[in-house]
Amino acid sequence: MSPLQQEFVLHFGEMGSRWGINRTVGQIYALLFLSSEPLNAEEITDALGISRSNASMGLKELQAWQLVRLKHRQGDRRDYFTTPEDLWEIVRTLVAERKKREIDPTLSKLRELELQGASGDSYAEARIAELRELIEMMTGFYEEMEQLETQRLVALMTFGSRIAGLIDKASSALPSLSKKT
Amino acid sequence: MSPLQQEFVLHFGEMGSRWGINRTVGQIYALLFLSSEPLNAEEITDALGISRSNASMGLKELQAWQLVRLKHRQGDRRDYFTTPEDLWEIVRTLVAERKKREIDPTLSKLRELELQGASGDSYAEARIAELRELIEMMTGFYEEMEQLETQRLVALMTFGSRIAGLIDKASSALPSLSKKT
DNA sequence: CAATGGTTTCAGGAATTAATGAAACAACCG
DNA sequence: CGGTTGTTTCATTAATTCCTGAAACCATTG
Repeated sequence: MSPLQQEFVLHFGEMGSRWGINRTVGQIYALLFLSSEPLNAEEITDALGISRSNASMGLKELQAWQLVRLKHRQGDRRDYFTTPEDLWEIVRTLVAERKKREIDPTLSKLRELELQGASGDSYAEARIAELRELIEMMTGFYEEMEQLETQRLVALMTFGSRIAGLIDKASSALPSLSKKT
Repeated sequence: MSPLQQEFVLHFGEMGSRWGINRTVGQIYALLFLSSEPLNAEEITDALGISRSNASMGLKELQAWQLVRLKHRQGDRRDYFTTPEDLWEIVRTLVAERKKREIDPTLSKLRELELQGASGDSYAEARIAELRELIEMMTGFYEEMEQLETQRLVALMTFGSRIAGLIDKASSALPSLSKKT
């Protein structure tokens, strides 16, 4: 590994714990991310100085996250791994997976709690309902954004807060969203 | 604790590890979230069946996250804790803190790596630059959204993907964003 | 200033999570 | 087949993170 790769890989390893993955998984991902060519498990093992089985586990987890892609070479039956070329695809995957792991279970739980009906604690009930509504609003918005082509997403982001003006104009027609409500 | 609170608290405890906090911190937060009145450390300790020092640590961490708020009662020098009433404020804090912990350090590292100059690995250099640009675009967008009043944010979210049309129209004037590029 | 009520720190133990090497497994090929 | 090459599983060990009780600390007040 070049010093550049080295430093990047170590950084991802350290950040791993904050991102909810372990050091090895972070390092494997970083290594693949910077490799122009797909790598096989042995190459990863050697580059990172980790055990073969640890690499295997890490790759399995990255596959569960859908963050790596499997390739095969002609006349070589080893698995080769890469990350998608397109960074936007990576972002989409990351966001989708984190939502699935960090938000969806809680949304289900909140709905379940609401279905259980009166508890005698109306403050708690109200707070739970409010939280559920907020999460629904945000996930609903996310699901719509997810559908947009990358190009439009980029346009939207580049547009920044000028978007507010657009919305103001467009929604002034809809009384439900106007200031007075 | 009512059964409702109990279940909510346990859920937050379990989710804690996925959210990058520990079980106790998740439980304390959940408890405060559902309490109409501020609670002091002892009440928390009792409700959750944890040690006094564990509660103290947890509260300290929640304060570092800016997720709890300190209150005082007349003639009582104990600290009382609450979560903000306004859920949007909570969301803003959460997003800001996660960005600070999970993204900013990496953005700095990427910039640092780029400054180090030629490494002989032009693929890696290109990928790092591309990643840095993407993160800058997203954090730039975030910083603009952060400035919007809640009301406008809600309008934007409610507007959903109809936003794409608005952007298309508005940006068709800017050649740099139009399809042809 | 000593007693009280409260909070924080810290070292050690408990629990959880990560990494390893060995063994089992699987697919291919001569 | 049986040997070769590659992958996965699993029990064990290592490392990390969490939690506790005891002690230190700090501010207030009688």
